[in-house]
Amino acid sequence: MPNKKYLDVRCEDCQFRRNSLFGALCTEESTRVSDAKSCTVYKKGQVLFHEGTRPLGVFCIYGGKVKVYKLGSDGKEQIIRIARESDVLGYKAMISEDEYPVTAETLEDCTICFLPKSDFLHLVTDSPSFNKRLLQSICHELGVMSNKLTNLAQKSVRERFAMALLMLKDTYGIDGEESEEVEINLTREDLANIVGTATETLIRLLHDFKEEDLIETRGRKIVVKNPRGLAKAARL
Amino acid sequence: MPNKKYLDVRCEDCQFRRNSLFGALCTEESTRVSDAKSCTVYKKGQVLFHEGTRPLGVFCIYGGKVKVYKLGSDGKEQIIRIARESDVLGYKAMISEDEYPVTAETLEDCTICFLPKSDFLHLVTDSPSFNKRLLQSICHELGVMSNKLTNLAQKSVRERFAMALLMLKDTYGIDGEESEEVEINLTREDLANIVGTATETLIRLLHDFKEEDLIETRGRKIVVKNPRGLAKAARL
DNA sequence: GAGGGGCTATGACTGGTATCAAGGCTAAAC
DNA sequence: GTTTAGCCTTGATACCAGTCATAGCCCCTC
Repeated sequence: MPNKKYLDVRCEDCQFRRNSLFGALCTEESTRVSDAKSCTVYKKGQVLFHEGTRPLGVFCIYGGKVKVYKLGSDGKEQIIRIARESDVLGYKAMISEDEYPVTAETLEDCTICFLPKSDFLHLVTDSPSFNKRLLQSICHELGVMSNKLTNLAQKSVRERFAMALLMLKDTYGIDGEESEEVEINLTREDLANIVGTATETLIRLLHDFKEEDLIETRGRKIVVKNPRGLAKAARL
Repeated sequence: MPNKKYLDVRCEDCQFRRNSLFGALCTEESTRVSDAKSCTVYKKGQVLFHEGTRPLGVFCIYGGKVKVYKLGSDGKEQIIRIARESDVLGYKAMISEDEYPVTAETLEDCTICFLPKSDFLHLVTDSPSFNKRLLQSICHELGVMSNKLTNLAQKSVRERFAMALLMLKDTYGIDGEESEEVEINLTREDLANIVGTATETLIRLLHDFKEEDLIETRGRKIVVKNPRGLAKAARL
């Protein structure tokens, strides 16, 4: 109810549109998407889609953070990314006609638009500019993945944690603005599942970084105080 | 000189075409690609493209194996994949207009076709069926990457090595044929760089797997004797 | 066939991380 | 105001895996 106003936002007026995949749409296409989409408020902890299910459409985040993770054989979550405003989720498996390889779950109350499968796919085939944007974005993402893979394989937990903090600083910061003080709001367990380590190990590193004046904690929240120091700790 | 005959193979007659990305081309498109491409024999250890350089075209493997790796901050290679006959390399960075995030290097003498950038990009924009095939392939690949990431983060070296052996069995086997006895021909160091571990550790595991009758070694070559046992060791 | 270089193998040692076990804090519920 | 549940934190311990050092092996060259 308090968020009801969001439900009326149309893509054409959406402040995030040009940053998102849908930035490549012309006015007419944007209007059609807007007519086809629906917008919903999700509670913290709700699942947008489940690993192993078939895609029915795509999700575009208007407000809030979403964790995208994969379950390992022993049930442990490996967080692949933290998605934020303007991010579009759930289209890759749709295009490749696979089951979802990952699960998407809200980390806080979220406002998220849903565009049905057929509308999205028509966009892919009928809008050359959208098609190009999509292709470029995905290809770029694959390069980023090679990087992540290499870091995970070769860097220590400490280094990976430093990297994760820098990444999260961006995710939790306001787009475009630098210097702003950013509070990262995640459970220790989620943090550990990003870095790929045990919760206890992560907490000990948190302690170390605090002593080294790289970060500051406010309750569960973490503030990056010294990004350059973190970059050094990550050997970047 | 002994391989000269390959140089004359045209895409239309290439036995790998329908398996490759180019399988989506119609006869006329295929002919145009064939006219534009050139075919070269590479010696073992030659580099097709270097991390950090700009793509000039795409490579399509007609014969031989190619390792695709990324260098970590301390210079250690992380092997992202082993490419084989019918695989197409080097197009993703081209599409996303990035520098190559990885290096591609032949593992043995190879026969490889090269298609210049502009010809490939025209295909992407002008052939809807090719465009679709490409998009699907890349989207699928990203799902596979999430999987790799999770395994790397959560599985032990022993489990990862078992998985790598199963994967390599496919890469070194003949497409479609099962049961065939497959020899994996890689240095211990390359194996370690696939698994993400130290060479010594890998050799010790090799020893263990041999004792457990999961594999057999012939000189440097490795033969998978018991795939189901390996799958169990990998907790798949 | 002697030498050398690169790859393979093994042993000893170390250290980074995971695991197990308590205990503490916070915030919401009763 | 007490209780409870869910996180967070800390300590002790074990072990997996990396590093260093050394030696064997194979193949190629001279």
